[in-house]
Amino acid sequence: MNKKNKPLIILTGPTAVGKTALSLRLAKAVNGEIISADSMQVYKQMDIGTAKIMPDEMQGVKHYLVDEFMPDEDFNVVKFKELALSYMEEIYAKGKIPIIVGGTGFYIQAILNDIDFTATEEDTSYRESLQQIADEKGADFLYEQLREVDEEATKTIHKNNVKRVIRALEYYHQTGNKISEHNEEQRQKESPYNFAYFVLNHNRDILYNRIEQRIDLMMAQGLLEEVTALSHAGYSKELVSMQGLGYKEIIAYLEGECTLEEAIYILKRDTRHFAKRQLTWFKREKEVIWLDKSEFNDNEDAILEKMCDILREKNIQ
RNA sequence: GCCCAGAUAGCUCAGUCGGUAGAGCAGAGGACUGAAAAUCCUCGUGUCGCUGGUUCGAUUCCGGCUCUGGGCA
Repeated sequence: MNKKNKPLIILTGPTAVGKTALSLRLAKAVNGEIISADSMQVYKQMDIGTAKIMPDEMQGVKHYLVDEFMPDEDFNVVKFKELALSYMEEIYAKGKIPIIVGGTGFYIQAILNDIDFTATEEDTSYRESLQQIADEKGADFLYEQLREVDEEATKTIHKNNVKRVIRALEYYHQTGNKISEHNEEQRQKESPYNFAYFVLNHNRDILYNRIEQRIDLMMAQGLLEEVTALSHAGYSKELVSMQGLGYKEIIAYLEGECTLEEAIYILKRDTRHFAKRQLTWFKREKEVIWLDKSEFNDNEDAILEKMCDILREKNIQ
């Protein structure tokens, strides 16, 4: 089936900007269903720290990829893409429009540009052996190994970015091809969808305020208890899920590495940094439609109206 | 009231044996194609509290003042 004319709506933006509230209204307005593009809300038992939407808040709008995995299960872009695509098929089959909502830019990109992740088994032992080399002989040593097999990659990956260096080496190890060439190919891709990519934003200082308020609210709602329970359930800090904002900081406190006050300070700071990184990502994406809440005087009705106008223009609705 | 210690970047502080100054944090910008809420890179001029003095030259030395800690009454 040709995807060319398949409609796809994306609603993203930095953390705490208000994506969830707007997404419900949008879904009802266009008869859509929501696929979450959020690397942390997929995990069960992590509700408060991820600001997850709960079933009683969904107002009858169907949500996918929220609350689907246990905190010790592996989840990553590849799984995200696979599952999201199949959920999209379900939604199209109902004659509805899929709306991708969430702040994980990488996940959105994987769907939007149909990024190819060559199906190879995840070889954690190879990764670990490379990590060990980095630990023992230094990042420079590993970097030189990459230079030998893929010099081009060395120009875009910084030597200190060990995770990237490892993935590049792993890619070569598994496929015999250069990741630099693969990435270049993927970069040329055009989206197969008839899409609208909305990025909700707000003034920086207001956004930062909202972040701090949200974290205070999380604490009031019992984030400490949530993380304590996860910790007692045996979910350790090495898990990808436990490296989420709100989890790693509270775990540090629980392990006596800092006071609760310091943990909250660090959490707020790191969440601000995260929001900034998200914005950097969206700025680089092409064909993005920015919706600055301050330009609409925070009026959601007006924002929604604007979005619907754009969707009609693009023949998506 | 007296004694002591401070006063330097938004914050915490270093430093200049006298030639107008630099770290961490905050903040800003960027990268990212199988960990992405992860990971990584780049960016530091500010009446050196105010005011006199010494000096070719003071943020640095000396005096006074103001303020902030702490102590003694």
